[in-house]
Amino acid sequence: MSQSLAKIKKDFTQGISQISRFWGFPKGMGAIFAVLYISPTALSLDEIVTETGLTKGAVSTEIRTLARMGLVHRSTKLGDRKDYYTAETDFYAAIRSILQERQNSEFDRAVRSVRDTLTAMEDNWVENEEWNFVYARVQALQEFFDAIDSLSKAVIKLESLGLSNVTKILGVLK
Amino acid sequence: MSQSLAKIKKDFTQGISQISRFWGFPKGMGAIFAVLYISPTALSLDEIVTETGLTKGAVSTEIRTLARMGLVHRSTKLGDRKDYYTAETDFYAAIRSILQERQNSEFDRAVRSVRDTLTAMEDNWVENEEWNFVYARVQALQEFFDAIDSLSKAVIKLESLGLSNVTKILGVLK
DNA sequence: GAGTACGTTTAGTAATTACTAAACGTAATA
DNA sequence: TATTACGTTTAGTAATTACTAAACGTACTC
Repeated sequence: MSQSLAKIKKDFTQGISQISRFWGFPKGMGAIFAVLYISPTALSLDEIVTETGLTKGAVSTEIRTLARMGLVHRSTKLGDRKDYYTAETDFYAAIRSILQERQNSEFDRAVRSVRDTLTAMEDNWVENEEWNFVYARVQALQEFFDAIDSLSKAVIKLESLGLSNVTKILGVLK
Repeated sequence: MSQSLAKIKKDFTQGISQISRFWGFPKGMGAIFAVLYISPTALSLDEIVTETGLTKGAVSTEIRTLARMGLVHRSTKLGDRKDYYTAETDFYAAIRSILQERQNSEFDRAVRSVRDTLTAMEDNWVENEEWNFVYARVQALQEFFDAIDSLSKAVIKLESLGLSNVTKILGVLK
């Protein structure tokens, strides 16, 4: 009944693709991860191509971002010039890796622009009601971003704590 | 120097738009929120239109999703048939609201599909190595999703705890 | 050093998403 | 009942993003 295993794999892959899209990633990326995740062996780029139905080019570029996120790992076999890929199975590690990735890049730049707004106002201060109001609001927002920032840094630092433990702890706080 | 306040508002709005896009929301949505956030008074739909440069239609639809997320609030004035909008300033409340929103919808459906994969395998069991392997992997993924689920439920339950406190607590765990 | 087996880049296309313009519905006002 | 002042819906367009097909580069093999 290997036929129905094929169907199960296909359904699973579709499900992960949906989840991928939900989180704002291309669905092809989800498909690639899914295929690797349920494969007992490391797969070559061409094997991924046939499993997902995407082209080499697409797999090549998307798998690079998956690797950068720490969701897949590239390896090689001696005397074989193909690259082989496996899925990361420690999702907690993957989350940390993604957070680290986001630490730099776009988001940081955008957050910095809020801080810039604040210093621009300070450097150019006008004492009136609206000015004060806007300043206070922007400042509150910046504090919120700072909190997010330290939260994600804290999560990054947690080496071995499983997500379920974090859940329990938050549960106790209620 | 009200002219430079206008510039500051514009820069701030642009920054928030970027952040909005980063999180996978339309940048117009970010602009609408930003304009409301730094406005001392509640704004009507048409005022938002002139401030953001979007059309009525766009503001109408996007503000509805902002309201559903709890990021803005709609209000009315007696003897005035306009709707007025204000920004939510308690971001922690907004986060809870967004999590609650996501609890239903797409993501849940996708996660359910993983669970379906598991039961499909159980109902149709074949005893061989690959089958066992795939089952174990899918099961691990499902446990991860369950953990995420209880984490978000736990966060939703925390009524009054500020985000910065959560940060501190996670810091201690290290 | 010609042929082959790869991964990558690029230029173009398909699909999706964000938005506009304008018609529409509704309720208050005259 | 006609007019006005609103918010919503809809049908189409612009912009963005995901992807394909094919050329390309590189390095290994004979």
